[in-house]
Amino acid sequence: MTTMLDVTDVTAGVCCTPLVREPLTAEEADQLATTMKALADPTRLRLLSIVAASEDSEACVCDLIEPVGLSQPTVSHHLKILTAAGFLERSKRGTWAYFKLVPGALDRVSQLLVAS
Amino acid sequence: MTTMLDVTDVTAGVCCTPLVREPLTAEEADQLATTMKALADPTRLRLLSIVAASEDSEACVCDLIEPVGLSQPTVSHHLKILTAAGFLERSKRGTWAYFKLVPGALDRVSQLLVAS
DNA sequence: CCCATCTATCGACATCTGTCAATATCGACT
DNA sequence: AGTCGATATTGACAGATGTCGATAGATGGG
Repeated sequence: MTTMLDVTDVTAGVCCTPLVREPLTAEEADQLATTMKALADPTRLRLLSIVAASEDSEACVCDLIEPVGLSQPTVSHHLKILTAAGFLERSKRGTWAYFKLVPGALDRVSQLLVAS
Repeated sequence: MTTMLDVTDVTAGVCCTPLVREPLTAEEADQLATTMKALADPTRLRLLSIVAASEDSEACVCDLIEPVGLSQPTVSHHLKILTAAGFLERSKRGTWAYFKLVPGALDRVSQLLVAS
């Protein structure tokens, strides 16, 4: 099993047999599972939703710590996982780190799950 | 954190603020994360895809063991998780247990992730 | 009734994961 | 250079997870 951090970016896009079309190979399943794991944590889902609801779909780390109520290192950790998975992109402005939704990343995952 | 088995069925449908519309509450995030966890394992994804690709979207446990290459108890364990999460439904015919896709379950999750 | 077969549960174990405190790093401003 | 504030990394630890072997339960056939 792959560990949480060596994630293949969802935008790589290779992993894209729609789940219900035909049996996934072990490799496709590993890849998709790693992407899904990034979404399978309540804190990360909240972070994503907060970022998404923010001005310009972007938020500073300092604005994310209080809403989720966890320590700064923990928040930083989750943001790293979401970034590695291709759901967020990081940009630094001054001392601050801003995280922004990667357009289409969630939609791409969404499409893999759909039946049609 | 909730454990893997006391899953609120995805068909319960309460948990349904689209992820990017507004910040999820802690409860909504927990619920959605639990659902996503069921999908965040390569074996379970393969099981779903195999069932989906089978005749009538249904397969017997005995037909699932060999394709995924794991022990029978392990396969049984994963099927239980997928069933508890509302993605599969179980029916017993004779000695055999058949698992079938719950129509719309994956689509419902898919919609939660979509941007629009 | 006993047996063979299919499936589920239990117990154990290695590994992964989420969390924090402590610390390092980086950037801006005196 | 020195300091301060924001963020990332490290190390440690409790708890969750995936896996298996052994075993229990159920079902149908002699």
